[in-house]
Amino acid sequence: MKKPIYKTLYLKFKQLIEAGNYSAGDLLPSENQLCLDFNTTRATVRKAMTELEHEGLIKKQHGKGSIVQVVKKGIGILSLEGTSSNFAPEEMYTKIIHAPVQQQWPLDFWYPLSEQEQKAGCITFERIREIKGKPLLLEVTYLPNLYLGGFMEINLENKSLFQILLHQFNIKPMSGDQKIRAITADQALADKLKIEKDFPTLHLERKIETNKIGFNIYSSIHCLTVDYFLQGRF
Amino acid sequence: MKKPIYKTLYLKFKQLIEAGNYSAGDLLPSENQLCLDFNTTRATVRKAMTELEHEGLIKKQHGKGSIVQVVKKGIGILSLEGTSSNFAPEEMYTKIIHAPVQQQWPLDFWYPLSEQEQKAGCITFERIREIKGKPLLLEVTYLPNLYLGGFMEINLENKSLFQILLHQFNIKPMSGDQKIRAITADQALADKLKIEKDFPTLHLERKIETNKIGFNIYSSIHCLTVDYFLQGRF
DNA sequence: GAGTGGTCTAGACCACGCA
DNA sequence: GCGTGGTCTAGACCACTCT
Repeated sequence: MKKPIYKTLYLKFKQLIEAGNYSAGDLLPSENQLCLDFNTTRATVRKAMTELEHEGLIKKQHGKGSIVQVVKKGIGILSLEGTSSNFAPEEMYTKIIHAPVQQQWPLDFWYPLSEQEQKAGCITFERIREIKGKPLLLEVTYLPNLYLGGFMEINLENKSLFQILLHQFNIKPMSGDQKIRAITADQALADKLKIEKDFPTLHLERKIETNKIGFNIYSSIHCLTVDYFLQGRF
Repeated sequence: MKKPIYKTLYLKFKQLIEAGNYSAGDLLPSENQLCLDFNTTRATVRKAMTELEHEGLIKKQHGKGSIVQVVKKGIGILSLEGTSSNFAPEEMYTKIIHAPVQQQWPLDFWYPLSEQEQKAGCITFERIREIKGKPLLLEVTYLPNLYLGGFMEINLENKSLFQILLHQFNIKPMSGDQKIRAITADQALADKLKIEKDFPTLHLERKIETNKIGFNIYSSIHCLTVDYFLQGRF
C-alpha cells in the first residue's frame, strides 16, 4: 500500500501551488530538472504534471515549460476533490438534515444499478452545505449497503464523507459521471435552501466510482449559483 | 504534421465503440495484445487507453481489462468535442442569428484577457443550435481578431466552427475551462429559444485554449435542459 | 543552439482478477 | 498460476520557444 512516486510529486506541487508558493505565470522546474531532484525518470514526472494540468493548476507549453495558472474561485464540484476542498473549513459547515437510514433503492433511480447493488439496498442521508452560514447546496447521498458495517453509528455532522469512507472502510473515489440540469425550486427545496419558490438552481445527478468494484457513491445535488458557480476543466 | 501513434489508436477505438462494434461490458483487447497488433509499446497504448477512459468510453479494471461503457445520452458540452458530436448531423441544425462582426471586447467580459487579445479586438457572432427543429441552446462566441484573415467572409450557417478553425487557420482546441450557473430566461432569451420568460436555463461561460498561444475561443451559452442534460466525467 | 515539453522504445517488476 | 492493468527505468529523437 505504498504511494506511487508520481502521486507524491503531484501532491507536492499541488500543495505548493495552492499554498501560494508560486504565482500565476511562474514556471515550474523543468521535467528534466524534476527527474534529477526526485531521482526518477521523465515518464513518472510527466504523469504527475499531466494530472496537475488536467486539474487546471498548471498549463504546459511546448518549448517553454509548465506555467502555473491562476487559482479557481468556483465550486470545484465538477471534480473528484469533493465539494469541501475549495473553502476554508471555518467558512463551511455541513449540516445533517436526515440521518442515514437503510432502505430499498428508489424505484425511479437515475442511474442503472448492478444486481449486487440492487440486492444490497441502500443507505441514504441528506445534508446541507453552508458557506458563512448561508445554504449553498442540498445533497442527498445514496450508498449501496455493502462493506459498510458500523456506518449507521457514525455521526456525519460537519465531517467529510470521503474521509470517512477512506479511513474507516478503505473506499477511495476513482472517477465519476454527472448529469446537470437547470430547474426551479419547489416549495420544499426553497425552504431548505432559504430561497424563494421558483428560484433557479442547478441540479446534479452524480455517480462516483470507487476502488471497490461495484461500490458506487450516488448523489443528487441542488446547488445555488448566486454567490458561487460551478467550475470545471476539460 | 503527422499523427502520433497513440492518437491513431485512440481514434480507432473511439470510432469502433461509438459505431457499436462493441457492446457495453465487452472487453477491449489487452494492452499487450494491442502492442503486438499495432507494433508499438505499452506506454503508447496506455496513453490512448487513458484518453478513452477520461472520456468515459471505457473503464479500466486492474487485473481484468478495459471494459466498454454504456454510451452517453447527454449533451457532451462539458468536453472538447464541441456540441455537435453527440447528435447525428441530420438531427441538428446550427442557425446564425447574428453574423460575425468586428468590435471591441465587451467591458464586463467574463474572463481576463491578455494584452494581445485586448488590443486585437474581437470577432463575435451568435448562433442557435436546434435538435429536430427545436431550439436547444444559444451560443455567443468571441474570437480574438488574430490570425483570422478572411474569416468574416465565411458563411458559418450549419458549419462546425472547430472544423473551420482547424482546416482554414490551423487552430486546434487543446483544453478549456467553464463556469456554470442556473438562471431564468429574460424576455429576449425566451423569444430566441421559444420558451416562456423566467424558464430556467443553464448558463455557461467558457474559455477554450488552442494550440496557438494567446488565441482563446470564448463563448457564452444558454442551454435548455428539458429534453437533454449536460453530462461530464471527472 | 540550448533548453523545453511531446512522443516513443524495450524492457522490468508489482498488484489484482480469475479459474 | 496466468494474464491483466499499474508503476517505473533509461534511454532516444522530435517540435517548439527563446536568445
